[in-house]
This record gives sequence, C-alpha cells and structure tokens, in this order.
Amino acid sequence: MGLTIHDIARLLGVSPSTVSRALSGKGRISEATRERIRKTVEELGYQPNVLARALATRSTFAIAVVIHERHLPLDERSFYGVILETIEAEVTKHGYHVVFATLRNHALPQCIKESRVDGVVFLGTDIQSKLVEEVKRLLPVVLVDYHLPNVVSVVGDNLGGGRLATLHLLEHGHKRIAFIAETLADPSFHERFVGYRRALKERGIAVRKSWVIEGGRRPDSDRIAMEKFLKLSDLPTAIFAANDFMAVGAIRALTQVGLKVPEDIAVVGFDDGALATLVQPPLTSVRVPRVEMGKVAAQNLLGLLRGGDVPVLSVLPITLTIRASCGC
Amino acid sequence: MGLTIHDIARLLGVSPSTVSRALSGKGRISEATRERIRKTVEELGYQPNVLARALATRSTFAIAVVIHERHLPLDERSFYGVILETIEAEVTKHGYHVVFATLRNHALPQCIKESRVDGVVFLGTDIQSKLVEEVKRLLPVVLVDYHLPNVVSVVGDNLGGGRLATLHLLEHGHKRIAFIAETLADPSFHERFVGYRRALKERGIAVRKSWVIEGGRRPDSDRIAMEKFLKLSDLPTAIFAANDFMAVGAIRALTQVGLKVPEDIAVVGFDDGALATLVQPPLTSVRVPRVEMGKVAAQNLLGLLRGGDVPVLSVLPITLTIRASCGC
DNA sequence: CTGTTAGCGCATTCAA
DNA sequence: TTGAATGCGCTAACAG
Repeated sequence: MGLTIHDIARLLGVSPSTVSRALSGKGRISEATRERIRKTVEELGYQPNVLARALATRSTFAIAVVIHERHLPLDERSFYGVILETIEAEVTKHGYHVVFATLRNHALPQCIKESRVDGVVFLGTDIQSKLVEEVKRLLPVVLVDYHLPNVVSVVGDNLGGGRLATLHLLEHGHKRIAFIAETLADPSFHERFVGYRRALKERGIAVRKSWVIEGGRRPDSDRIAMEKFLKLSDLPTAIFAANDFMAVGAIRALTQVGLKVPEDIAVVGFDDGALATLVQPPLTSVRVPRVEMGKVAAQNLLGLLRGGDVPVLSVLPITLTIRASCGC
Repeated sequence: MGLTIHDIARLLGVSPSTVSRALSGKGRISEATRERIRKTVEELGYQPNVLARALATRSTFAIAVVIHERHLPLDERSFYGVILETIEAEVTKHGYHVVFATLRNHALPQCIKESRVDGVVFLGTDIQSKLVEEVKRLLPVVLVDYHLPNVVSVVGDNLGGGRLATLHLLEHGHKRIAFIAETLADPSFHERFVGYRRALKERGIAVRKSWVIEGGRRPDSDRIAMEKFLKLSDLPTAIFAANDFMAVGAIRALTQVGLKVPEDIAVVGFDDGALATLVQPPLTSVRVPRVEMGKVAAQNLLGLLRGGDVPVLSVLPITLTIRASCGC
C-alpha cells in the first residue's frame, strides 16, 4: 500500500519501466535484473496498483456475473448460488475477479456501462436479446442456463432430461403421467416439457392437456399446482415435476391426503439438488450439472477474453439420479 | 466508450476541469455552464471512466463480499445467497458495486490485497481474528452472522432465539427436549445451544448431555445425528434443531421409523427459510432476519465509508414462526 | 467562477 | 537490454 513501481526502481537503481517489464513478463529483460527485481518485490510485499494498470492497459481483470431479478431471491430454491461460486473459483485461478450484479428492469447493469469488467456472464432466463446484443457489442458475453443465437451459451440438456425422466416412469409401467411446473413460460421448464411430450409420443401415448399443470410464478406454486392435480377426476399414477421444488411440494401434498409415494403415485423431479435427499421418500431426480455449467461458462468466457474460439452452444449431458420416489 | 472529458470540454469550449466539476458536483460552478455540460453529457451518452477516476481519487466505489469456503457450497442449505443479494441491492442504490470473493485457506482475498475495493463484508463464521485485524488496518470491515470485539458486526439474536424456541416447547408441556446441531464448534450453533440451556435452567430442568447431539460437519449430518437420537434408551418428546436442515432431517427420520410429528415428538427448527414450508408437517422455526442482516450490514459499511459512526454490534431481533411441527 | 498545471501508478512507445 | 518520454482519463491545487 503506497509502494509504487518507482520506489522499487529507485531502490535498485533501475528505471520504472524496467521494473514494469520484469513484472509483466513482456519485453526483453536480462534474467539477472529480473531476478533482482522479483526478489525485492517479494521482500517488500509490493502490490501493483490494479487501477493504474487497468487504466493503462484497458483491462480490469474482472468479470461480471449478472442475475436477472426474476430469479431472486437467491434462497433455498435457487441453484444459481452454486454457479456463481463455481465461476468465482474458476476465474480466480486465472487472476480474475467477480463483480456480482442484478439485472433490474432490463437495464444495462452499471458495472457494464462503466466498463468495470472485461466480460459478462448472464445467469438465467428472461434476458431480452436486445439487451444481450447491446452488451455483446461492448464485451464478451456468456449465457448460462439460457441460450440465444450467436451468443456463447451453456445449458443443461433440459429436453433430454425431460425425456429421460418420462421414459423412466414409462418403464415403470406408468401410462398416466402428469407434468407439473411453475410455468411453461420459463424456457427451461418448457424444454423439459417438450422432452416429456417427446417421450410420450415415442411410446404412442397422447398428451392430456389437463395433466399439464402450472402453478404460476409464486412462492406457493407447488400448492396451487397440486390443488389442481388433486381435483382431476381420473388421477394419473405418476408425476414428472419440472424441478425439485415442485416435486417436493407434490410429495407433501400427496402424503397429506393419504396417498403413498411411490406406491399410489410415483414422483420424479428435476435439478437433483440438496432438496432431493431432504424428503421422504428420497427423490428420483434429473441431475442438472450446475457445477459443470459454472465451470464451462467460466472457461468459455476466459477463452473469449483471450480472443480464442469458443463453442457457441454447450449442451451439458444430464443424468437421472435414481432414488425411491419413482418406485425403484 | 472512447468519449472522454476532454471531448466534451472541447465541444463546449470549456476546460476539462470545468466538466469534471460539473459532473462531480464539487467546487463552485455557475448553474448555466453546469446545465450546458449536463445536457451534452446526456445527449452524447458520455460515461466517465471509473478506472481513471478511481486512480485519481483512490476510491473504487466497490465493496467486497467475502464468504468463508467452509460455508460453501452456496446451495439449498445456505442462506448467504440472500444476504449477498440484499447487500448488492442496498449498496447499488448508493452507486457501489459488489465484488464477490471466497476466503480460501485463511488467505487475504486478492481483491483486498489489490485495493480493488473500498470496504469489506465478511459472511459467516470461522474467520480468524488475525485476518480480520489485518484487513481492518487496510479497509473498513463489517462482519455478518459472526462477531468479533471492536469490529462492526451484524448478527441475529441466536441466544435469544434458542431460548425462545426451547421455552415454546416447554410451554407445550415438554420436559424432555433434545438439542441437535451439525456442530457446536460453529459459534452460531453454540449460541443457540446456550439459549436452549438457559431456557431449561430457567425452568429448573437439567441439561442431559446425551440429549445434546452433533452430527458433524458433513452433508449427511442430519442422518448421523438422528441415528444417535433414535438409539437413546429414553427418547425425548421434543427436538430443538439448530437449523432447518437438521430439523427437516429429524422429521424425515422420525417419520421413517413410524413416529408422528408432532404427536409423538415435536420439532422446532431455526432459520425459517424456504425449507420450513417444504416439509410435512410445516416446520415451526426461529426466523433469522437474513434480509435485515444484509441491509444493516450494507448500511453500516456505507456508514463507515462515509466516515460516520456506526454501532459496533447490531443484534437483530428474532421471532418464532409457529407452524405445525411443534404441536400448535 | 473558470482555466492551467500537475499528478494518480503503470504500460509502452522510441532511442540509446 | 535498458532508460526517457508520453499517455491512459480524471481530479485537485493553484492561479487568475
């Protein structure tokens, strides 16, 4: 703190630019003086001033991780915390920092406007493509858990996962399978629904509209959905829930009215997070590779920052974690 | 982007410093020229370069929110995501940004070393006081969910909450109340335990050591603890869990062996997060004011940055959210 | 009230 | 291989 490149230059009887070169590794410099400089830098605990460096080089060594306000709160129902944490861990290895920001009212986050960051990761859906295009003109952008044409995106295989879960229930002999979600307006949930639909189609089973149930975007979405479900005249024998939150709500609602899971009604969820092992029976759930998503997103953004070539769309493989709620 | 203070100065036939003054609001300037400047700045969409500004003023308008790696992952069991998000929302109002960082191996986070931030919020326990002292010499520091002497700290009333929960069970007529936690080595959990002990003492009931059960710091801590619990020769009639995660695990374990909650054994948790309404029966739980904690932490740090006076210890009041698991 | 001057700390030309 | 000079964009002290 306070110690500058001039101080250690003067101390060693060299010029500031020599010190700069020694530290940045750019430009030719003799091994001897480099070692001398490195040594005293070490001893004195000199820390380069990143602000000055950023001003001179026009790069901040910081990235923004931006989450849409719709995905808040970042509470027990969200898995974006894990992704954030993974991105931080990954970019930190390469000397980068993470600025955490929220996307409010579709307004360009201040940290992007102010060029406080070298690149941006957007977490979650519902980000207007116009906005993404605007940011993309300024900085490298990576989308996570969402995708847009011509923007580097990292997603889990929602469609494949939805299909996998549904096929698993079909293999258990279920032919009457309901699909419940908070809302199909959410692209991820909709993709899972398409997977469900595809699996049924493959087995020649028609989709019954009344068995596709939305609870709405609300805290008690699970209750609303299950109220609708329990009012059905001919109850399905299985439920595929678009996420674990809804699946857990389903199990609770079913248990409450005396229906046994999985004997009376089987349940499969989607996410395979901490909730899955919290319920009784333990939840069979499609595993969303959140850690991998964070890692790939970070690596892709770092790739873009280096000017490298990066796959536009990374669809990460998804697996089914089998526990008891499906009847296995 | 690219547009500088010189550009708009030249455009208006004034000097750069005049523009600077107009924008910063510092120094005297005529209302007329200020308005002229403000107008063209608006029209041209000029964005001051924060890096240059930071270099000149030595203030970054960014704060760090640092979480100890022990509290990772930031998954469905953590409530620090909410606190992070609240802090971001709060400081954003005042033009500040949030750098998210992890405390690894008790090493000073890079963003602090590099003076990328003006202040620091530490989230969670287990932060070595030596480290905090070191940071405090460099920057204003606020602790959340933890406290240290002479450091501005924001905590929930863990002791009061533990007492409240235990008293509630006592009022239900329970005299045999177990306490389960991941570990008493965690200061928050220990405080909750002290509250439990105090409540029992107040009613002249002795603490039975075998009824104070730790599951350890592990993902399946709840299972371990409940295994121990179910092996007790004389089963308590109530459980006070140090957090909702353990409470939910308790309910699951009890249900699994055919014990009814709350009829056979009552359960009270601590946190009152999203998990509490996810289980059956819904969990009676001590509400940790996470949003308030985040807000107060942010406001206190902003206060310190302004050089104001700020309370060293803020103990936020805690309430009991009564649902069904206690027998009410 | 406004313009001039001199840094903030570092990177990067260009000479030597 | 090294040093001197210049600039990154803004703020602040000092004149005027």
